[in-house]
Amino acid sequence: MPYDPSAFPPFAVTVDLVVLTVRRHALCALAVRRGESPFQGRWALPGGFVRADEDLSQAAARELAEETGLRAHEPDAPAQEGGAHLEQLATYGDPKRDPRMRVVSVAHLALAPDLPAPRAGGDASNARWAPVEELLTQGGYGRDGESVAPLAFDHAQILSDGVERARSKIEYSSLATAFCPPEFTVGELRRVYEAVWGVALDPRNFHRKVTGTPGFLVPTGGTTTRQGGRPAQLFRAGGATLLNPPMLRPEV
Amino acid sequence: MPYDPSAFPPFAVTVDLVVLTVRRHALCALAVRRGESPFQGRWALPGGFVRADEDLSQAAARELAEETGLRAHEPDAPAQEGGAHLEQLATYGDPKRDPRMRVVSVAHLALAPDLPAPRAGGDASNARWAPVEELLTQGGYGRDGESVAPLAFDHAQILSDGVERARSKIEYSSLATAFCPPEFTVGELRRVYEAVWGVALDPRNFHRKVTGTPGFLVPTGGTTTRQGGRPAQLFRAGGATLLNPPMLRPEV
DNA sequence: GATCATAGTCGTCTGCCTGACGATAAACAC
DNA sequence: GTGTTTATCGTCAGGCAGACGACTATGATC
Repeated sequence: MPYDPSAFPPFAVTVDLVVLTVRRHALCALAVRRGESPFQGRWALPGGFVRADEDLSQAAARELAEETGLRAHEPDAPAQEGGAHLEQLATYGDPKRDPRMRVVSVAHLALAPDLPAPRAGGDASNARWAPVEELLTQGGYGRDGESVAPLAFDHAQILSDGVERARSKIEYSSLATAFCPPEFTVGELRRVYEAVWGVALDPRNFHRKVTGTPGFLVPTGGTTTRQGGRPAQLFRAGGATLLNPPMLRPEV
Repeated sequence: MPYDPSAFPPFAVTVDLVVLTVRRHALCALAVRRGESPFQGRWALPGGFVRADEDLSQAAARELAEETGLRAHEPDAPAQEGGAHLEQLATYGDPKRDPRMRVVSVAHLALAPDLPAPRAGGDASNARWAPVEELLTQGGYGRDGESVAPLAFDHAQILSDGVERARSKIEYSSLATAFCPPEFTVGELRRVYEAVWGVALDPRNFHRKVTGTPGFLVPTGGTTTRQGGRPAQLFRAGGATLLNPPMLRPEV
């Protein structure tokens, strides 16, 4: 393999982002509307070129900040206030994935708490949170009657991979707290699991599991009734990032 | 994000391979000696440029075949005869990871049964199977007195990530069978786990676990005494790719 | 203010799985 | 044959998860 600088084909390298959040009890992803050809007018994942002096994770963090205003955390740290979890997902490099030129995209996965509103360079109409189920359903119409064409490029595949990563990773890590505000209740955390997995969990067994795992949750002392009902204890994410034994995803 | 073809910096894209196998009860990786600067004479992971018309997985499979003669399997299929498991690992793109130019490397992980001998374009002296522990130990000397400089580039990091992926993935998948020949005994499979994890497992509990998991192992009817002792049943890998509940890695 | 609906929290019980480990079986080396 | 090695079956206790009962503390409704 001679390393002749004139002997390698040039590639464009981009980062694409799967930004997930939980809104109204549904797992949602950030989508932006393409302003130009190809796939003009279609929804796509946010992303952009990696700059010449930039690491891949830096580029992903920059794109995330541009699209959402969120700051990214280190991959292994538990979610802290106001930031999002960010990790590399996978790389997509089919020669035909972009009809114009050879583009290799390093997809990243970001998990964020529910945010007020998306922003795409200040233009709100070109960015939205959409339920992943809707984005992954080819054709048809969304809740608000908007036509739902398949995502541009291979972004449906990327989104699907990102969702699957999130679904499996909350089993054995404390990553689900990345979807929660800095302080949250056990019930709110349970609703995150329910939204991401699309199943109903037993509140009593879930409570026993998460409060019984050392280092997972630390009580802040406060309580809240923002979900109605009896006041619930508030917790922050503890230092533990790995859940052992894992939280079991119910069978289908 | 305007897609102006003149507005993106050009990258070189390579694939690097973490090829793992189990030899003499130790987890080993394939290393090749670099013939040119930088890092001339140092050991590195096999790899090479992605060609202009080639998918990433195709490039990885091609490099794997060139270095080992192994054919790659589909990522989700269980290991069949004579081939290796191949999956994408992660992508490394630090601007300074190659001192000459901007190179983004899409690392892949390959798991192979024990092979007769490595071949690097027919030149055996420039390729070897080395225990991963040895390759990841900076400085010092290997078993045969050979000096062990750290791997070239960021390949120590890549190898470390690949080993960790393999260690965790055999917990919840049938991937360990990729290290075995087409037909193998329970004891041989157990020795794979022991080598990859670096721990001793109870033969009786291991036997109960793997034979009790439906679809994991299917008996071929034959037996062998190639490990000495009482004849052992021969198995092939069953259709199940996921182990549920997982095989638990003992605490340290 | 009594009643109801909603959530949260604590327990109990049963079954499954794992780790620890005893016992037996079937080959080979001497 | 005796000893060694490896394979395989069984037993038992502890831990954890699923199913579910019971009680608590709020706000909403009449």
